Amino acid sequence: MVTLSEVARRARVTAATVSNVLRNREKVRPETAERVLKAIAELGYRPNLNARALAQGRSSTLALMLSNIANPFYPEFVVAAERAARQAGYFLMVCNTDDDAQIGRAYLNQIAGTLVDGVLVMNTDTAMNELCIAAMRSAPILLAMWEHPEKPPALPCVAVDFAQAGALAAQHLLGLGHRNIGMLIGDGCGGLQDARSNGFRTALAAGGVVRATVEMVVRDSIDSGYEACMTLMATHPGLTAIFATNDLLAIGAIQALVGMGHAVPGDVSVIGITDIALAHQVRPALTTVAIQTEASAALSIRSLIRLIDEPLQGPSMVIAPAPALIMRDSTGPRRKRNARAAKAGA
Amino acid sequence: MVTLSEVARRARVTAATVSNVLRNREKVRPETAERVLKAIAELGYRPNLNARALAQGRSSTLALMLSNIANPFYPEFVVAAERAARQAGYFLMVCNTDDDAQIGRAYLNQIAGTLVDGVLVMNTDTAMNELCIAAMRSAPILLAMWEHPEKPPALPCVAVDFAQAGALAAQHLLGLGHRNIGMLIGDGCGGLQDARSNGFRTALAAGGVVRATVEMVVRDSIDSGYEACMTLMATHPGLTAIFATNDLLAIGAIQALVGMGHAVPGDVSVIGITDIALAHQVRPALTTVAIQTEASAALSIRSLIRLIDEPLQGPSMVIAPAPALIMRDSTGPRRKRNARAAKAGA
DNA sequence: ATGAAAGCGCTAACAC
DNA sequence: GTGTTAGCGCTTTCAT
Repeated sequence: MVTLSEVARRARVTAATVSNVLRNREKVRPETAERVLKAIAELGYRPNLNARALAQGRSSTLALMLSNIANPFYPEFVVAAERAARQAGYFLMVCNTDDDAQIGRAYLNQIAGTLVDGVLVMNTDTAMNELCIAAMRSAPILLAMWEHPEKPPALPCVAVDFAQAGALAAQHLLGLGHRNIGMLIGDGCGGLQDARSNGFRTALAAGGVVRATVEMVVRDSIDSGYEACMTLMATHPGLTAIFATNDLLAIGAIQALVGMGHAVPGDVSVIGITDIALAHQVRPALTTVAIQTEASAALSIRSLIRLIDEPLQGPSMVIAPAPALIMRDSTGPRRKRNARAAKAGA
Repeated sequence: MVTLSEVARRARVTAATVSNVLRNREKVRPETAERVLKAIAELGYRPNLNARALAQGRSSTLALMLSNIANPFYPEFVVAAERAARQAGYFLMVCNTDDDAQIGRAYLNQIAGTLVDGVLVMNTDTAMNELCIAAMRSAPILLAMWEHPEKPPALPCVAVDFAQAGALAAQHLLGLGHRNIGMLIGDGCGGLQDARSNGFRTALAAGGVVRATVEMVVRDSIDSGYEACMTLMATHPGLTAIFATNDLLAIGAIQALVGMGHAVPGDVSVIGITDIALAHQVRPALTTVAIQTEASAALSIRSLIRLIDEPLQGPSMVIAPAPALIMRDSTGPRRKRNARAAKAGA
């Protein structure tokens, strides 16, 4: 490995000068700089980032902790986060906890403040939250995609107004005439997605529908959305619409409905939340409430970096861009014959 | 930040002893060790991984470079790779190059040998290949998911027998009686997926079918699979089966077929390669050739670590577990009426 | 079994 | 402008 001092020797300067050339190009005479640059090129020198990190006390690396990158939502977030990090001069280390708190804990203990300058954490449950608070001593931690803007956590966070997302979904369904609605509530990876379902319920009530016909809590996946929807339709055949707290569930629901011979949206409408890429790739394309994943990821990274640059005690919350309804092909007006069926089923 | 020497002072020993406690627990007297452990706990000491990396000359971190983690295949690979790395005592840093050679280059230059002890690279095109070879000077590089076992690259690699995968797909379709077959060939993220298509063609010929009725090269995504399949069916209405070099294309093809009113597999069979999670989640569930992603990822990580432990000059190739046909619901026997249509279309 | 000391490769004051 | 000098926090001989 070629070191700074080897470069220095060859350029007939001292290590400090080489270091200066590498950063504040101001304080070194052009000719000298050129000599140094030449030596660097000839030797194929590349700075040792570990040494630099040690000397500077900062590694220019960020960590992103998430529960399971196999969930299609995360990769989309990761892409945007990595891009934002890179543009700000940081590396991004993605830590997959495999839904295992022990692993999350191990990562946090090991890397916070030593390998990385800050950590972005997604989907914290209460246990994870404690760990994060403890880890704050070592390095800035920021919660991304916080689901409860109305109750800020004890840590800095970027919140998404999921209640609003739920409300938009409800208003859309109500506007289409649906009154007999089933809900699929995901358990996320850090607790129930209840901000979304609460927002939905509230808007439903505001629209004159006392409550959803039926609610079901399920694991966050296409498969469980499928299973759950089968159950829902078996027990409540009159449903004319299904709201799922996330797109995976909604996609599973569509498949179940189609599989059972129901037309979507002819017989039953389906709406989700998130707008993952898959949402526009399935047929019928999924109507959903987009939560601006990319913007949120970039905002989270920027906020974390700000936190690193100017440490700030205590919590602070920034709200991500508002959710927006994306109308596609899985929702449509309630049909007459379903109206009757709905009565029967309710 | 609590340092080693603070711990040492409190435990009334020297830094070396603390360090010894932290690794070779052998050479330190139990009572001393206990005192040290106590001090560590009381102070909440956590080793600075950068300092350790600098002193040891190794960071216990691996990098995984991939072109675009938004492609659903990668997250599945990443999960397995991260798990294998963690179990071997390594961190995994996922580097998303965003399909941009410049970014790949920058990553390689910056991290190889300084931040990470080794790099796993996926989907190298020739340009990337050159970069990797150059980077080998700094740290071991290993190509994962190499598509051409018959021509080993100039770097160590873990190869997957994709030709065999293509052959399995061909044999399956032939066995079902299909003779009028369309091919969708993905352009991957580092060149055509031609090992797969060649394997398919060869097996087709061996089965007495001179060649596929029609071939199309397309970008690697559900959307382009959809578009391409529309075109294919418009120009060759007699096709009774479609082979896609990867599952995304196959899934898009199914959607197109269903959208056009063809039954799958009743009228047209569809088969892919890879067996991503989505393959069993779509309807009809996709018949595909599984390439043992998890095993391959774990094998790649282990091989890379071996390369780090005992550096080895020159290329070396290890073959991942063989592909296997996964029969699901998107393929079925050729139907009579299609046989006629096939004649017409051929 | 423990301590002393050197050094990993780089940065950052401060002199000159 | 450039050199000198100290570290950053840890590991690792080598003495003791």
